[in-house]
Amino acid sequence: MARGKVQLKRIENPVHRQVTFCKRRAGLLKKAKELSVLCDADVGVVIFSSHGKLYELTTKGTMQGLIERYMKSTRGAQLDAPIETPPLDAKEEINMLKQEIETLQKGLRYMFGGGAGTMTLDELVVLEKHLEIWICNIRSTKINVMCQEIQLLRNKEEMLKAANKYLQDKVEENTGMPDFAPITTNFSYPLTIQNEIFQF
Amino acid sequence: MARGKVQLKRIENPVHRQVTFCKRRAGLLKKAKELSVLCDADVGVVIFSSHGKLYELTTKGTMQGLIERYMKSTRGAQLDAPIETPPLDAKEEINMLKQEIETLQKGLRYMFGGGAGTMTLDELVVLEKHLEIWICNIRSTKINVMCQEIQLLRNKEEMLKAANKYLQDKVEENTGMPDFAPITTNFSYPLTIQNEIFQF
DNA sequence: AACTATTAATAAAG
DNA sequence: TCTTTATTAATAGTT
Repeated sequence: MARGKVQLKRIENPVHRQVTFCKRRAGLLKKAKELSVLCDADVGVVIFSSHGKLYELTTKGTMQGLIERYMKSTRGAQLDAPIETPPLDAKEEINMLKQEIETLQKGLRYMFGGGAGTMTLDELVVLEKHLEIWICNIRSTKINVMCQEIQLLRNKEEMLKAANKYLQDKVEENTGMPDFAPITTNFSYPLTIQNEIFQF
Repeated sequence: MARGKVQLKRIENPVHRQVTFCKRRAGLLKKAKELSVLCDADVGVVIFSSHGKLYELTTKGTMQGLIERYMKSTRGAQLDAPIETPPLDAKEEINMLKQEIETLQKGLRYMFGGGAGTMTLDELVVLEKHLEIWICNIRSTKINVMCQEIQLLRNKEEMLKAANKYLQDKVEENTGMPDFAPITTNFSYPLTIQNEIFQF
């Protein structure tokens, strides 16, 4: 590509060959990365120099991961290869789960009337609004749940107070005189929240 | 490398992306072959398209052989690293993903049920957090889409202005005098947003 | 390593 | 998908 056409054969001059190797290796890896980014592809490149030095690139994840994916893709054609890497099961499960999440998210998106994958600006705006409404609903529900729990705790408190009173009376009856350190829950809790705050 | 500089980011138009994928894939494999021949190197390339289709090249022997050589070359570097405890990480990741699925499923049920309170307080809190993250992502995407659209409109404006200028010149040429009410887009739009705001 | 003349790759269009 | 064409990108040879 420069200063004269190049013959497609081994460069005999070792210095020249080494220089070209460096330049073209960089070029190849750059191209691989570009392909990956532009076209949303996963690319792996392995280069062994003539001296056996290894150069590599994977555009996503590790070379190990890519090799495993490669193995899976070619498994059908390689019946005689009994290569079964042990962590494959776990990886498979993870991928399945990720897929499921993807599906669920897609389902949610569909539910909101949004389209799949690439969403337009309008769709994004709608989805955002829906999610905001959803969050509001959740917050409201959350508050309700909290109110219920608070009410439950107050009821419990009442019951305990009653039980306490009953037991105290029993003690007085038996001893003929009031216990001088009665147990009570009638403290003034500074953090107690009034019911009214939650009524809406 | 042709008819306009290319931005190093995913091509959104699927047709365009597919065409570019074909071309650049061919280009990459060609480059790999050339590097191999010219510099006496062994090169392997694996490409998974966005649809999961596999494309591969090995310049010498089989991909299996190259992978084995790769494994041998990288084995040394893996000895000092205690193999990263793959079963533990994987299990953890699986559990996290399962949890997320649980949350999403509950969220769906919640929505379909019109907010029926089958979720616990903790679950609601988690779901709320997830939705907030989701909204953040949507807002980010929205901004990107808006930037793209703004750029598109600006380009259109430039083109129209150029066309307008050209036509106006033509009119002047023909009438021998300037049109006294030229159409122009050089209004001062009060809502015009400066580019800088969106550069991030 | 930097430069530059040239070829090669390829984006857009047909 | 193939071809053509205009333009950019890569790089061979040189310094």
